[in-house]
Amino acid sequence: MANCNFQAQLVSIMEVLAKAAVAEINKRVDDSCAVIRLEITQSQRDIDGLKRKCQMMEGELKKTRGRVRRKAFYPMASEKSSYPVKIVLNKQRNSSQWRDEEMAVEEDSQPQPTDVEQRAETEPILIKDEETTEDVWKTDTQDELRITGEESGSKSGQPPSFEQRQFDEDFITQPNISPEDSMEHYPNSDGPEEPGTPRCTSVEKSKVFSTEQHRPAEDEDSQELVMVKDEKEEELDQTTALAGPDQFVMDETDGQLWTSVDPGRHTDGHPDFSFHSTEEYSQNISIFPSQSGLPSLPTMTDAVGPSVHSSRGKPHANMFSAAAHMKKHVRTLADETRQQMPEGQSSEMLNSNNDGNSLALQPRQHQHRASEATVRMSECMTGSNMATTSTFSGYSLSRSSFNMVKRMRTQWRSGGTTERRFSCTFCGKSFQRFSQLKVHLRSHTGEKPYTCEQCGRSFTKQCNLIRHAVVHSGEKPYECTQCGKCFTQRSSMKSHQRTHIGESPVSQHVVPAYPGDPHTSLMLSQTKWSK
DNA sequence: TAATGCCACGAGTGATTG
DNA sequence: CAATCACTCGTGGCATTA
Repeated sequence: MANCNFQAQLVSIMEVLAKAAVAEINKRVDDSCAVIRLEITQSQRDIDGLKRKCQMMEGELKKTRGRVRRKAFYPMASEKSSYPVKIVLNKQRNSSQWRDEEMAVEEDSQPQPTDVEQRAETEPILIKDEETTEDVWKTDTQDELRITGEESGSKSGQPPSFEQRQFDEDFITQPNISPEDSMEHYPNSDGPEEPGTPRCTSVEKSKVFSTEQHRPAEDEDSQELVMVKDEKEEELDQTTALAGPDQFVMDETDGQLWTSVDPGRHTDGHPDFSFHSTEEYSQNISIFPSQSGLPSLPTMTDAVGPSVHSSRGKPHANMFSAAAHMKKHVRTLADETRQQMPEGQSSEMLNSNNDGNSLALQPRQHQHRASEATVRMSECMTGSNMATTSTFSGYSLSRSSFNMVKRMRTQWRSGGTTERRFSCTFCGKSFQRFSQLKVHLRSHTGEKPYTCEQCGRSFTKQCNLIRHAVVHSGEKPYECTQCGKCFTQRSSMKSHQRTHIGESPVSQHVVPAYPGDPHTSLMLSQTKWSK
């Protein structure tokens, strides 16, 4: 009986407590609701005010647009003097100018536009909406594709994930734009000469995606894989002394320069890098026939510049601007070459003739091992005028050889202007930045810190993961301007566009500066057959 | 069966940012 | 100056086609 009484008391106490709790909860909910209601009504008032403001702005905007249009077509109209030809000229203006002008006027008259539709109507250029992007962070919680890393979630206030749905909507809700318009949407793209344009900006992507940076605990390890080169000047002196000012023609050696390294020469302390310096010196030797021959550089540059530029995949770029671009590099090179030599380039090339180091080769690097490529590479890089010298055999370059040339030139360009201090012990490649080396090392270690949460696939670089996301989203931001076909990557689109070019790539992309110019022809052949 | 075209990824490098 | 971003090229794999 006593037990029953105790239970009854317990039940009654529990009931009382439960009722009290419910009452407390109800009270708090009511309080919260009251606050929310208050906020809602306040927000409603704000919205009403904004609507009125928008209506006012709309009216002003219409007036302003009317003035701008008249002003744009008839700039002298205010002076009661019109030029009919002006109409034609303004038609030729690109619409971005139009819109810039409109926007400028709008900014003058309406510094705070609020009507989204109105903005979309009048400012189709503007797609980057910071607030919208931030809202993604604040509100989205589902379907996230997370970039994971060791520090995922460690940063407070910034969620490590993003909402895929919103990500898609950001793209989808952008106004449909014609290819011409798309150029204006992405003014930082390759410009009008670049057919096909992305519909989404990388800025948006990078904002939408988590920027959680995985920091692998490889720093200590990778430090062990790094050697900071500080023997340059000493070895430079040795090399220049050995070679002499006018003895850099490599034809006689046919690439043997790469294998002529004395393995024991640099072994004290850094046996793994015994070949690097000689390698890069050889390269510089081949680039600069003689140090005393620097006055001839402009000639060489004029020929080399566009070629090097084309190696970056813009064969249709303006040759002269490319030459100017390269002149800057080469001038710097001319100044710096006496003091320093670039580090560790073309390890593949070296390794192709150095079986002892072949262990460091990556599978793809093996693809460039053709000795012919090396020899022809030497020929290419030897002449003072790479494009027109009779020793230049660009016409007969095989595709792999061409790739070698491109890689070498690219490395020479970057390596010749700046010091490269960090070398990879796996492949000997050198980098300017330790971070670059760290990323590179991932290709050897297999570390892939960036993981797609949807499919679990991992990547060595964040941008590769971002690019991978389109596989899941189905987004194809690159559209062929000729057939409208869309592609996930610009390179795919470019490759596709070559199928349109097909018969006459010359007329489509490159107008030879000089008919019969081997360099231009080289560019063309590369454009056509690079795939 | 070879050729072709597209997809997707690895990786290098210049530019930008903090 | 290091880290990161953004862009690019080269490549392998797969599907389609002649």
